[in-house]
Amino acid sequence: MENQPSNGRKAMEEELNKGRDTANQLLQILVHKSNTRHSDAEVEGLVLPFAEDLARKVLRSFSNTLLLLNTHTDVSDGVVMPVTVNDVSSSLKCPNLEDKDGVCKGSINAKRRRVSHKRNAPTWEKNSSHLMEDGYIWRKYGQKMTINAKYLRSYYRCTHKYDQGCPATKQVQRVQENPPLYRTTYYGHHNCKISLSPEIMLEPDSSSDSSMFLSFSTTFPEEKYQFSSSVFSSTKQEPMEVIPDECGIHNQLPSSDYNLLSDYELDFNCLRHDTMQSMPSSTESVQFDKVYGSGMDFDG
DNA sequence: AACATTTGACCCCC
DNA sequence: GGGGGTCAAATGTT
Repeated sequence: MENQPSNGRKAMEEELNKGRDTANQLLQILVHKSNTRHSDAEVEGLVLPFAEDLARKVLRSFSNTLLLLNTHTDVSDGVVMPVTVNDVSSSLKCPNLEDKDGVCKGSINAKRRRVSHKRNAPTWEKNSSHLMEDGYIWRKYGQKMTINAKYLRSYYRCTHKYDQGCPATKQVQRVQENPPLYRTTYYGHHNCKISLSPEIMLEPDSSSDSSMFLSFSTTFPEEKYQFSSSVFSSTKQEPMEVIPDECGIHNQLPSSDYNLLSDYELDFNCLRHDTMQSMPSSTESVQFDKVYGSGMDFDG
């Protein structure tokens, strides 16, 4: 029991190994490509799609691993409760939007009937020295000055809260001025299907039989995901905003989305755009100590 | 016109 | 009663 790898750990190891192998394949392709002379058309038509597919698989491994981390209360205790696509889709029917009276809080009938999230445990938390895209489309629904904070806290919900009942929310709190430090706290899990780029959602190939937890967009449409510094916009053309009092500075980000871009997404985008932008700073950290399992305990 | 953000007010829980 | 989270009308942007 003690030194025996838990199921969760094993699953993560498998994912990482898978990712490593796929990355090796990708490397071989790239090396081979550089050592041979192909026409541009050949490269475009054969190598790139394959390379892209491999890169996606690498990303998928990373995302699965991270999600495994996110969905286990304690990685070491062997409790494995992955949130599969089927699992989440089964709760799509306004799962967390209905209060005890059965009133969907997203409806107009639910005026002033609110359920606070503040007593729910955060799903996970991330600190970063900058505000970045995390691949999801968020909509800001409020901001507030809190007692123990020097800066405004911004509240975001998934843009598909009402059309798909996605319960995911996040709070962005600037915690430090110099150097700038932001804490993004995520609540709930996405059960929406189109928050990420629709093209590759829930790709079935996945090189594995296992449940696909999350599929990251690796095909950012240029018109939607433009490079801006080291970040991307995941929302409609929005003004580069400045959060009043909170981060009116360096974050040239759409206000709805100055969220945190997971490293793997950023890496891949750098790859895709063949533009080596600056990587996230080393001050970025993910805190998994606040992971509370996979339950959609939003309204519970 | 459609959609996103801002912001004051409301409401729940501690 | 106060703090925090959310709503929704007003406003801004494209």
